[in-house]
Amino acid sequence: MLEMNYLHRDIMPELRAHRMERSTGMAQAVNLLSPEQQIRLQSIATLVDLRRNGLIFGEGNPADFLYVMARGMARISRVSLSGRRQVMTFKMAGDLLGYPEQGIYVNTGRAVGAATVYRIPWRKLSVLLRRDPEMHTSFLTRMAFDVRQAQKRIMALGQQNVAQRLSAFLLELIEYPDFYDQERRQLSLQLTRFDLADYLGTTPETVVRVLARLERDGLIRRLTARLLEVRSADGLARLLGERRRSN
Amino acid sequence: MLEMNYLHRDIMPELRAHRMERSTGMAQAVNLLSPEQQIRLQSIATLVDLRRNGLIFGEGNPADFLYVMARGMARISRVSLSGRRQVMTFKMAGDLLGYPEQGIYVNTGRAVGAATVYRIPWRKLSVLLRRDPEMHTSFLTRMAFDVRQAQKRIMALGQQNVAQRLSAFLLELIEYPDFYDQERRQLSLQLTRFDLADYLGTTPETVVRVLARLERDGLIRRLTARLLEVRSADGLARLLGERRRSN
DNA sequence: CGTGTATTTGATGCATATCAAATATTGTGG
DNA sequence: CCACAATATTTGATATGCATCAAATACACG
Repeated sequence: MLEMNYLHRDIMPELRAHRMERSTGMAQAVNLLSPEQQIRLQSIATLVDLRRNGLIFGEGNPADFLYVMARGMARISRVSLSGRRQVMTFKMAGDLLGYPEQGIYVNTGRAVGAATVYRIPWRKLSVLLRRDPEMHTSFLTRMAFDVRQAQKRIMALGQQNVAQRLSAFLLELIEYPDFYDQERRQLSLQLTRFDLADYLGTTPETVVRVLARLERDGLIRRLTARLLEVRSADGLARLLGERRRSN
Repeated sequence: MLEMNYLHRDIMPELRAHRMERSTGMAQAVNLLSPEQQIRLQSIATLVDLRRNGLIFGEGNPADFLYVMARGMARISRVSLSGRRQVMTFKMAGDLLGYPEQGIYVNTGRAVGAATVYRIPWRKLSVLLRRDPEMHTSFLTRMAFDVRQAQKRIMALGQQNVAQRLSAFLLELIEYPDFYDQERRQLSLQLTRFDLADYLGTTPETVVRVLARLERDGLIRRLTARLLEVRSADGLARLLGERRRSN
């Protein structure tokens, strides 16, 4: 029970039930560019193939290119003051990556497994944008989408325990047919435990232990370290409504 | 020591020293609109005065207006599945607030203390944007700024302990002359312990205990609950480089 | 000036970071 | 393609940080 605290916290108890978010959202990363726009973008782009862990762009380097994910998955990360890596997000096919801050990349982008990206020179892109207000708007929409994505991460990191964050992430991943075989209910994780830990704001050991717990509870099964069987998506979803701590 | 883990984590040891971020950034929320643009915005805006805790816009309601902070501070928050409030960010003079998602506000905005906002009808705004590509670009830039802001929160919530997060926040706040008297080194917090807790992803009790610890260590002094003396900004900054746990 | 609210302090136990070490897996050079 | 070295994953032990429950005190506002 949350007693009287809602007064200070913008929570109207009668409304709380309606606040259920319908989806975890990553899969909504619909491609916001029209086919025609995509073709125009591709006409000024270079295709780049990447191996596992291949560098797409590096924190601190001049941001001469914008990238569009063509195939595979990319990891966007940043290193903190204390020297630890935080994974901001993972980018999938259709996503934009490599936003500059004052001409410099603020994050590092790497391919998680083998991947392909479109590399687009900013010089050419800005010409294109100036001529095409519709594309311009698409980019604004895209940016807005990224803000919402980031806000979801803030919610998760601010309120959920590791099991909840991991469950939510698994639920997002199974929306991608590229990684999830709906038939066999098998989720192919390209990610290492380190990737997961750095994304979820925890340690690899804790990720392992949480996976072990989810397996004990019959929600998943670890076929190999990088291949999971999702036995109960509902069970994973149920976790999300629970409180951070049992007590 | 971080031993060999950097291989998996995009950390080049020789580079780590250069990765020091120079600032916590909130103060960089420069007004990205030119004076002329501001005037044009104001011509279609209504001034709205708000009392402490006054509602600016509410999660789930139709997003008919965009707002610009004129005076004071606003709290942008969202309620999670589990019924807890997360404060996404605080908005200061010049900041935009009230982005819609498919025509609906996804967050709640409230005045922290007394405040004033410009209320701008989307209908009029979109006409203006269509006619003014430069303004359009300003909004894109603004959006990009918000993404970076959010990413900083992700870094903080993912890696820092509560003392570090609180210290970082205090360091941001003292960049605002509105709230910080540089002479007397006095920071006037309009925020309650609940606000702080929900922003930092912790509980009011823990906020209190952390403040007590910072005071014991001579970094701050609590003159009243909402008035702090910042005795050593350097000391607060030093905290940020430490590890999450002492061990 | 009193009542509701906010802040503070205390006690307790859970979640998880950290250190250590064993085992499994992967990538690479021959 | 194999063997071996490097790396990743898993498990265990331990202690710290913090959420939670409880209650006392301080504060603010009508």
